[in-house]
Amino acid sequence: MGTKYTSNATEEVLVLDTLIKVLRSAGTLEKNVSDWLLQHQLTITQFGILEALYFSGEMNASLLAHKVLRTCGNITYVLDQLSTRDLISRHKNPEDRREVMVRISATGKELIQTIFPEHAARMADFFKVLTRSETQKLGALCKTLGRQERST
Amino acid sequence: MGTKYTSNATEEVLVLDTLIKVLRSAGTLEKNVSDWLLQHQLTITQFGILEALYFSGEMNASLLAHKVLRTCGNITYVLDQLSTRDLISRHKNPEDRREVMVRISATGKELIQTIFPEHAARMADFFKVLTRSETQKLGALCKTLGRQERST
DNA sequence: TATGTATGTTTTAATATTAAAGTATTATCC
DNA sequence: GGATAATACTTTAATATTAAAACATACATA
Repeated sequence: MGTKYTSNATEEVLVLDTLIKVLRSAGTLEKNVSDWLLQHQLTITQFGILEALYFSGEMNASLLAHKVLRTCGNITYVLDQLSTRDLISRHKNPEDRREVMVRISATGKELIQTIFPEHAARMADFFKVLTRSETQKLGALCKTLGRQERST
Repeated sequence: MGTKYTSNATEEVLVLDTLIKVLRSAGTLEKNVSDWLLQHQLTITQFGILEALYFSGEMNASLLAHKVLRTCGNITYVLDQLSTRDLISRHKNPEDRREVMVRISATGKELIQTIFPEHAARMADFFKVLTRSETQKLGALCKTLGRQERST
């Protein structure tokens, strides 16, 4: 009894400290990937979309937006670009004509197949500072933490 | 013996899976903070800069750029905005006149003092899905992972 | 001490992203 | 079954961010 309303000051210090570390490690990773993607003329958002479509198959724009953490408006813009390069195609869903189903093209598949192995190798290299079990632990913790969607 | 050159295929699967979880959790966190900061007319970059200056004191623009993972050009732009709102001030470093030292103003301090407690409380709430030791573990793992700067 | 090179910041032009409003389609429900 | 609300996407206008070039200062060294 009495522990329910203890001051959470040290708790907050720990959390804020951890917050920064999470954001920084993710930021460093993103920067690493983005810089590397430059040579393939892809942004990380474009890459994320192609990746999602390649590995999870056709899906609608909203789901893509959710997967890559961008707004629907941005997805429309990015899909336009990918479309121009013939990396994806759009189709109205006949079941629900509000939905735009997005599909990776043959060209898009080729691109992913070409660059993905290097991406995987680079990331494996990046994660070499962690052991296998540390990597698993990190994934599990991030999964738990990230499971919460927007609060506002 | 023989374990040194095993295929790293499963290794890569684990890493890529973890990569996505790290990026997603950080992205969700950033979105949460950004959305909340809207009401104070601050971007997460502006907030990060004020935070750094408030807690670590005066520093030059390059270091700020490094702290918030943005380019120097972007920092110049953001400092202009913070300056317009009188939240920071710039001073040439007399020791090395190339450097621009940035200092948080009284108004800036007030702003941080006003909003930071809510930020801390919101983040503590966000991290409630993790125990204290899990949070510590997450921080340690991210710190190790993030210690690697750009490879290219 | 002149000169080339490195460092720190700003400028510029282009692109990425967003919030908000608009459009089209589907679902709800009196 | 027609009004109303909800959903999916696009458009628009504004802002954020970047890469690259330009600029300013300091450092090295011949």
